[in-house]
Amino acid sequence: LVGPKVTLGVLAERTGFDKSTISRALRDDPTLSIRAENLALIKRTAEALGYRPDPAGRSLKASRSYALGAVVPSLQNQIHAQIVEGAQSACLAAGYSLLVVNAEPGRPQRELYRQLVEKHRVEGLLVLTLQNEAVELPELTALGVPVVMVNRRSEGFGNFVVVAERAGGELATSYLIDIGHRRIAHLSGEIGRFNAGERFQGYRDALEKAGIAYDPDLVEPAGYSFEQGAAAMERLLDRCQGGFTAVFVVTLMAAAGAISVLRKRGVAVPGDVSVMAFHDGLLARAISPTLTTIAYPLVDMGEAAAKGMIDILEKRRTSITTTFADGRVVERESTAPIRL
Amino acid sequence: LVGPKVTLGVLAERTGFDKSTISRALRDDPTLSIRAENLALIKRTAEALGYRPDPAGRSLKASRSYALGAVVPSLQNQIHAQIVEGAQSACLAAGYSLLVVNAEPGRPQRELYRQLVEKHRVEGLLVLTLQNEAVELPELTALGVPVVMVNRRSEGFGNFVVVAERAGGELATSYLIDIGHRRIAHLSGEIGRFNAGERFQGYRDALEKAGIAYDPDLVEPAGYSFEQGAAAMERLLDRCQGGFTAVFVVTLMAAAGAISVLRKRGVAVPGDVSVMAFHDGLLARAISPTLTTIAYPLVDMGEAAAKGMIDILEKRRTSITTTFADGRVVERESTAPIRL
DNA sequence: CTGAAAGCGCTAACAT
DNA sequence: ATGTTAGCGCTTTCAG
Repeated sequence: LVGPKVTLGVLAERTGFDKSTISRALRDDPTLSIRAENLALIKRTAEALGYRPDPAGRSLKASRSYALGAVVPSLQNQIHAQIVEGAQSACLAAGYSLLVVNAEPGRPQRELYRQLVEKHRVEGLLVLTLQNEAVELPELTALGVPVVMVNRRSEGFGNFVVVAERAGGELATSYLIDIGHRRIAHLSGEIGRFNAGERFQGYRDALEKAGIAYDPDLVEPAGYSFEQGAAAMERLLDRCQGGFTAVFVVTLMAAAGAISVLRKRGVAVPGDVSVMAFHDGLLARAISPTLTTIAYPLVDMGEAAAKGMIDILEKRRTSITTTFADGRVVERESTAPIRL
Repeated sequence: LVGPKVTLGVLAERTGFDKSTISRALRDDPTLSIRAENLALIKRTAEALGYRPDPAGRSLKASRSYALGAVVPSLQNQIHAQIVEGAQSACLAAGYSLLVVNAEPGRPQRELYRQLVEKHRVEGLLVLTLQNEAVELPELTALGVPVVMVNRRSEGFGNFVVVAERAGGELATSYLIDIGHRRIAHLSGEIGRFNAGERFQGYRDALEKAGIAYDPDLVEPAGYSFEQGAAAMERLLDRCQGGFTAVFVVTLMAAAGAISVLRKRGVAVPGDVSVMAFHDGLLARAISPTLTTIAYPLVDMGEAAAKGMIDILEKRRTSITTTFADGRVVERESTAPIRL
């Protein structure tokens, strides 16, 4: 826009130093010892001319792309949207870019990942999907780049960033217990899946600590989606309407589905049944009654995952196993103390 | 993983041709005339060795980054999530990458865009935010890269991909009229904004065509968010409860807010008031009653925007002014024929 | 019909 | 305390 491109070469002309000197000076390369005044001069003129290192040059030299890939099931899920948001900003801040691919479950995903790695040369994969999906972990790791699972864990796989799922499940259930509930149902995901299984365990932990007997009849396998939450609530009501005063639902979306069924069937929320969901998003405030949820810092989680991956790529660490423990209850309208 | 990197150099060794010949052969460069058999040989061995051109080399040579930037107000908004989804996949398919930055309104955005352009070297900006936000158009265009507005228009700005907002507003309102409504309210956005203004005009168009007098009392300025939709509905009810049997709300989120207030105030939806929203997303099925909406192909819109930008960068066109006209009503539970 | 050479902007090893 | 050189992988004149 203003003139010719500002490269190390033009800085060299202007200052009289060599390209390589400039390069090392601007990066504070310790292998360079330079007079403070000259260092200052170089930095000053770089600043003045608006020098920006060209990522292409650096990439070529280093044989690196400085790009990460993220594999996400629909961005329309606000939980994932928050995680991606965090990952994006961490990447940009670190001078990386993030390529996001949507992997609708059931679709052929193999090719997407191969493209990401082989064509776009991403150096690492952030995986927010997987397990019982259309790609398996071995296939992914076979692509030859580090993989970090986000909001997921897999048997024997060493890189992950997750929240304290089990503690969160316990927190949710304990909250319901604390406000007087005793007959607490749980709409779960597939128990074999990490998130679902842990949340379910937390539910049981809380019951046990409170001395409440676990009743399998009150647990209904649902799933993570709106429709699955709705269908599961139908089944639960058919089986034991009136048998519970509160329900802990495995996801925000499923909770929305459950609430829609409760209302349809004339069950007041929270009058007859309190509803608690895991994870927080805009959706929680967009349904009525607004949803009480367990909130974890999802944006931070995305950031941590991206930073961790970058640390791995830059050899500052060899693995990442971060668990966010700071879940908290966000009280909204869908829960209330039990009626006496 | 398997061996040394497959570059043009190794293909040259293997085939006996020169790097440059290989390069041209693989790109079907018309300046190369080569025997069909040799061409085939080259392509075959490239395939066999799994050759992938390294984007870094190409970038450096061409002084191009093959990266686009997108400026988005929160990905948690499903409307934007869909658009970004489409843009992402179009970019990947074309060998570009897409860097997404979140621009929460009111935050200092200048620096984000500068970073995108100067540090990450994006070659074009897809803008989904703007106007009355923390950055103005002239500032953006001053960055020296092409800008395409998506789901927005700005006075006198030539690049945009939008939907037929006005026709959509008319469609929404006509639908309500067709099922018998006469007193139809409208929760609008700020009329000065493109989307809001057009949708409002569409509302008036439909009334006029049906011979229904426009009543300013039935139009309440809201905004695009849940909270603004809720607040506006409060005001509308305070002013003229019972004075309308249907309402067309400017966004999905605002409609969710409006519905929450209607229910809170004991107004049945759709029994007493039918609710129609503009744009469709998962949220429409996650609230109860499920929302009738005007659906436009938002993912396609994102794709079109990215493709258009790429066409501009590659000189296949000089501007893009695409309007998606194919809106349709998605009937759900929030609307019903007027009661007799 | 094909090859040789140069250069994009950057960094690293090796000289002074 | 600084300069020289070479090369990352690709494309593009310009020569044969």
